[in-house]
Amino acid sequence: MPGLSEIARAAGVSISTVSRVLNRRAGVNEETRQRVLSVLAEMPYTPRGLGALQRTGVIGLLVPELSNPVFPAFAEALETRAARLGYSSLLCNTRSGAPMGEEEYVRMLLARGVEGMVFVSPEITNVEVPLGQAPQPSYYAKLLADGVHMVFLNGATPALDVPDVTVDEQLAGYTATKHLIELGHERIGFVSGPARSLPSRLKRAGWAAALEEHHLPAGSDLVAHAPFSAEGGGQAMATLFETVAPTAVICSSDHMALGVMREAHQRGVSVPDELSVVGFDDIPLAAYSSPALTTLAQPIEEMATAAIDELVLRLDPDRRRPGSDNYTRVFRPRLVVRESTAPPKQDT
Amino acid sequence: MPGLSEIARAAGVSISTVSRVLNRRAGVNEETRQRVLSVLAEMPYTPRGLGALQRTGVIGLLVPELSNPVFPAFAEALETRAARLGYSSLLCNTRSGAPMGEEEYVRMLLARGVEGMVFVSPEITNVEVPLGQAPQPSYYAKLLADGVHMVFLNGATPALDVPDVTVDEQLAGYTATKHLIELGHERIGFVSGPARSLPSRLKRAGWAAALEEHHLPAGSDLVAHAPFSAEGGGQAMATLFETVAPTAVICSSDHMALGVMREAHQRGVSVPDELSVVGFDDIPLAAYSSPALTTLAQPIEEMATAAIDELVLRLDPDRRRPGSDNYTRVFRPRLVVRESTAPPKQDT
DNA sequence: GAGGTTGTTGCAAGGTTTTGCGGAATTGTT
DNA sequence: AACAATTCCGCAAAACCTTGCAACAACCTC
Repeated sequence: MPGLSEIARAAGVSISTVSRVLNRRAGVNEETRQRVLSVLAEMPYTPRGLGALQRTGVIGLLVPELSNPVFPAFAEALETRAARLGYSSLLCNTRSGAPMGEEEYVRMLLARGVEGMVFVSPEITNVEVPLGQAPQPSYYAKLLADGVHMVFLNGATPALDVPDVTVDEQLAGYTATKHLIELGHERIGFVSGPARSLPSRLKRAGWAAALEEHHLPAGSDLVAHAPFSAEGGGQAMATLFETVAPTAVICSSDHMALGVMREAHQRGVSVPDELSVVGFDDIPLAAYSSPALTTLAQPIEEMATAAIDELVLRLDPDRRRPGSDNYTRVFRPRLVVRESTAPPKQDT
Repeated sequence: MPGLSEIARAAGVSISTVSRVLNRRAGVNEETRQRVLSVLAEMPYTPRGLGALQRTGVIGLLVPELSNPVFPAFAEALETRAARLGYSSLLCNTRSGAPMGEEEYVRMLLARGVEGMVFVSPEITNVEVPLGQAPQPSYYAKLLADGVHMVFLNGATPALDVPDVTVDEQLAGYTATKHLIELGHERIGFVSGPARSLPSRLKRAGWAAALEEHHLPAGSDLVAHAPFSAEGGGQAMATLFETVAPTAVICSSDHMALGVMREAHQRGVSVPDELSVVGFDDIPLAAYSSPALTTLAQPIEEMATAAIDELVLRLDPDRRRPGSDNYTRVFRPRLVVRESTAPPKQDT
């Protein structure tokens, strides 16, 4: 919407100068250049050629990382659905290199003429982002005000009027724990992601609810926090082994669960005989570990489809339906029992 | 360089019509639209606003798929290195949806103002692409002629003057096979990717060379082709079990190797006691399977660094060094021995 | 078969961005 | 302190893209 003139006025220079800065032509003082650039960062400018070219048929997909295979799996499902609807996708790894945060990536995408975007497990999910690099709560709000179309996948926030698609994390935690309780376990640990991660908190709530329902302990000594990674899972499990030695654990992700199983293997603890493990996500490789991982499946395809469909609905003025904002869809996780869970050995 | 008017003249329509096509406005006949689009494909048009904005600081990364974890791993390494040099990356999954091939993706990226790109295992690697959707050999040549900066990663072709970074696939096949021979195996199979894949062919050559060196059989009955996936690996292994029943196999990728191990597990064949398995790539999860996978590591970080550095060198006129085209770097794969290989049981 | 309707295209006006040029400000030199 | 050189910026003209409008053609309807 804003043209060069807006930028120029805000920066206190002439249109010509802004144009020169944008085209990296010589003859602009460094100080002036910086001033213009900072204004440019505030009010995202897309060159008219592209800005007016509204229907680029390109959407952005923002994922927090690529090492946990859920994210590639989500990305692929999202891309496939988008392609079917005639959109091509640009994938961005928001934690790729330290220097570039989610926010800058979004600005870049906007400048590249992206029509809308899907945030997978966005920053906003982190209850307290470390100080300094915190995207202000206003950041997404600003985007929203700018008329950027977006959808959250597994990272809703009630404060914002953005459509979102999620799994019921709490139900997932509850179901996993219940499964273990029914097998006869009584000391059930939780290998959790970082404490600031909202999904991990929700899972913990479900875990605690199931345990309390059966009058089993749900103290914080049964919970070990670690980064989301296989290594993290291994470390957290190491802690639990040393302290409470649970007979079963649930994990924040399959990726962490793999680390847990490796740690058990290295300690000579047999899975599932001596330790039952439940993962989350049902990544494609979960069936290929040995023992094959019992896990709670996110319906990745369905969720991806729902997210893309909702986004496209908002993109395409023809298909836009009347005032159905505040769209939220919650999917139920599905328990997939494989080989990594079994009743506890009775010699406990 | 060419403006709308050029395109219009070439397509035999007015400027207005071209503008309408570009903006996907209604009111253009489908036939006319196609004509304009085909002209547009010939002379890639970048809207003035972006074409002039030459230094966008964005590069494109094209990977063939995301389900095999090597590709996310490469993508992450490439992104990290690019970010360190001040470039942000756009990742594209070229097989995401059927409708969009590698070529269209490249055009799209170019139109989005990408400065250069890295092709990971590009289409060109396929010796004979299925008829019809074949990117003409001239396709990359055309890009090259248009002055697009690119680098091939694991997919060189001597016909083109494009820098490339690869692992020595043949050496990988040789080393893996040699390792198994030294353990005492004599009937060594090869679970290969599709026959048209050049890397698989090279690995096979290395495999055959090692076997022949020790006067061991290397017939085509020991080779089973299947798609690059865990399922594919399982199927290929099933075939081998039924026919030659090897005591060891090497695989085209770790991903396939996981499928092989699963198939063995399901048949009650113990790895490594009754079947030794060697993978390729050393994906991050290779250490987390059980038994942990013996594999040939691609030095992913180093290769990614080399590829990005070479690309950036060509992008940045200041750093460009004199006439050092035809750059090629070959990395040696590294044997990582874990738990999936052992001497054959002597009851054979 | 005439008139109306719908769809497609070019023209020209209007708005936005680029760029050549001149003037002002700053710096260095004598 | 004055002059010259350089750098930097705004003005205005030119180039470019978008869009309303009208013309034309094809098709349908009566």
